[in-house]
Amino acid sequence: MNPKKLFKELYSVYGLQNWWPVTGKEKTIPEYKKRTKLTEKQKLEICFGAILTQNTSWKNVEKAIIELNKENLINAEKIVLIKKQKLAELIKSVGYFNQKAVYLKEFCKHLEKFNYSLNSFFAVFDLRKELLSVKGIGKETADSILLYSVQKPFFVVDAYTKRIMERITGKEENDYDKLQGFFHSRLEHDALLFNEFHALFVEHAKNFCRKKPLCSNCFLKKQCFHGKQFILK
DNA sequence: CGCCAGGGCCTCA
DNA sequence: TGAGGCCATGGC
Repeated sequence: MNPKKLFKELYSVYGLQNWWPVTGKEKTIPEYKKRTKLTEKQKLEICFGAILTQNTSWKNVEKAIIELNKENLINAEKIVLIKKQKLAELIKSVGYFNQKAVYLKEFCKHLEKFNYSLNSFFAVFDLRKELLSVKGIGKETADSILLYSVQKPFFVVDAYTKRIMERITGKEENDYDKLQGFFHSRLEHDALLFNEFHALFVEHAKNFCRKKPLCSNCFLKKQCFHGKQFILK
């Protein structure tokens, strides 16, 4: 299995995914390699989104982010000060709102040490380790922040990635670090590549590689261990 | 009605 | 270190 080839096939079918951020998004971006610089506010919004989307559909997260933006709460200092109850109400649409209100506050409180400057926080030596020390940030959320907000090449492994890879290779691998290592060792460490790749996995999982997969119509079935059995002979 | 979504924490072996 | 319970809304 060649990951680069897989990327090209997915990209040729689904095209640019243009994930993140929600606010102030560019309307037309011709290629995945030409993405504009993010503002500090957009970077913070991405961090919030990474936390809010834990086990939650993105549609519900967008609603919450728009609500927060209306109140000018894409702002770490303000999140620290707002009442937990009030914050939970604003993000109600994401589900798990009591937990996630705490998680957002924990993250923003961590930024206090950096005078609420996301850019200085992002400059710490072992940022991944520090992100993981924040309550509410696990490996996937940390890597999402590192990839989409910090824009450093950390491959994000989610449930979709595991499922698609399990079906393609025919081997189950639940270890996050091993799965991430697979991509890190076989792809150039390019944040924009990892960015689009992860988004394309999500898109493919929604279109074909669902829990109940639609193998017979899937364009990857010839090279997929699980999909091969659905090729008509 | 059931199932699932761009997971993580806590507890208990 | 791994399995299981818990968190909870909204779309289909």
